[in-house]
Amino acid sequence: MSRTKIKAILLNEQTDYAVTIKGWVRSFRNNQFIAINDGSTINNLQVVIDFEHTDESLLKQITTGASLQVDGTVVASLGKGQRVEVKAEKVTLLGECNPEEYPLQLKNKPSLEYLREIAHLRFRTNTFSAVFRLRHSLAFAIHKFYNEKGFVYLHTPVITASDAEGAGEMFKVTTLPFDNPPRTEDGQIDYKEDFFGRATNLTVSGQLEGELGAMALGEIYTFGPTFRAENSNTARHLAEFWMVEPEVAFFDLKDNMDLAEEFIQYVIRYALDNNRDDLEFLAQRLVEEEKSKPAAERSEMGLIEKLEFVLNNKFERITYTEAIDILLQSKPYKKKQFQYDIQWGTDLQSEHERFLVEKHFKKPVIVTDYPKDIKSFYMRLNDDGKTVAAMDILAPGIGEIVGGSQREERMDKLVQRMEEMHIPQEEMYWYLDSRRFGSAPHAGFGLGFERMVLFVSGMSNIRDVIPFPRTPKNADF
RNA sequence: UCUUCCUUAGCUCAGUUGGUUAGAGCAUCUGACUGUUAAUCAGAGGGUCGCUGGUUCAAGUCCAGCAGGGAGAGCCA
Repeated sequence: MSRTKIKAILLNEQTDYAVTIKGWVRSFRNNQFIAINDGSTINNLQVVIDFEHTDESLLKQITTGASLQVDGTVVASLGKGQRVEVKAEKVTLLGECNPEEYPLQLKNKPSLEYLREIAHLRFRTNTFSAVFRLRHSLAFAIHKFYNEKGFVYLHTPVITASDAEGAGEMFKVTTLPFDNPPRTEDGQIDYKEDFFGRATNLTVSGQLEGELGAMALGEIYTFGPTFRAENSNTARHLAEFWMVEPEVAFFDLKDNMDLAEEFIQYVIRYALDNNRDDLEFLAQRLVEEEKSKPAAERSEMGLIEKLEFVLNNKFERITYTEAIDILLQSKPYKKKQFQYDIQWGTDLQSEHERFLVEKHFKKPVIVTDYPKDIKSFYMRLNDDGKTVAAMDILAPGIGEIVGGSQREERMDKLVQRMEEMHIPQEEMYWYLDSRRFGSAPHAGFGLGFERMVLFVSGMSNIRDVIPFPRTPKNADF
């Protein structure tokens, strides 16, 4: 008989039918009740065995973590706590799990930090199985959203020779020997001898290539791994992360904001509609976690309430200049509670963003039109000559979740900015060609996928929403 | 990279002003029980107190350095 998934059994209204299930033991109680989980849902299925007619050596091997096949009948449960259970006719051990050596004893309430050290096994916990089912749904919803809108999913390169965006330190890609690389006459490493005949790196963004696609396909998005070699040790940075980057021809900044807002709301709606059990579990986990925090730091809303609030309220939209004004008139500023000064022309600090998002507006905030000197060369210069058509979306508890802009489509203005910011134009001829030949207004943004998963899952460390996190001094598994 | 806190049993944590043989809960093992829900009950084993050095009659406890981790910051998504 083919395998039936536990999710299907729990959803099925009927009883008294034969099934074969396969899964892993979560708990074995009273020598006769096996809580078994197969990953199809966060909920376990109770299997009841007749221990008096079961081989004693098999009983001893039904331990937490062991893998089993159970052939039996789905019946209405005789006990309380579950609607149905499986009365086992035959239990087959597929893989034993020695309890003296198994590092994941669930009854020990292992900490997230400990589970991170055994990341190869942490999928077997409720928390991480919920997070990764949710992560899948969010990824799927992203493709669904853009597909429904007619966007083309464009695969931009992972290996790139360009570091022109200046988005951060890059990982070098080379096949040259470290101990004795070929040298040029003046002693520099001779990258002409390297695999690609030039210095190459892992990508920090697919945006520039994405723009080229948008200038013919109209609307594209990328969704792929991105690498930053920054020595960032925070709960919201990874050296390897996934980024979603839509790029749309003929869009201006407002169109861009509308797209980003609709996109985020769509994806959250999809998760609420399709991952209810997982979200309810994660919401409960968050409640437990917050009990250990001082009352002042606890969030006012539960996880699901927070997500529904984001769906039911428009994001606040303010310009950078308005943000500065709000901050200058804020209580913490007047009471000198901010560590950093507030001044038009400098970037908003974390404490300022948090005030705007978590205290002042209490919802996601889109900040637009930043001073040109604190933003990238490709952002479109506004008519005031001082600001650019940039937009950042700030989410409560996460900070910047989206960064984007309308791109500078005017050749002369773009070249001028590149000169001011010392961007080498010869290497970027292909990018400039998009402005030289049939240039068009366009806009796009980048969304940090793991930050999105953080926001929706209510987890607090980005290392807990990616299967195998890569961070400074950590590339295990 | 900076600031700050932490590191004691497999896990989560106590350990007083430095003072006999370093404790608890859970897990594990042995046994009992058998409609349990993190099953329960009884018993047992389990420690180089992160590492290195120093102060002291005496260091888990005090000091220094190093390593790892958490929180916050910078950089950003």
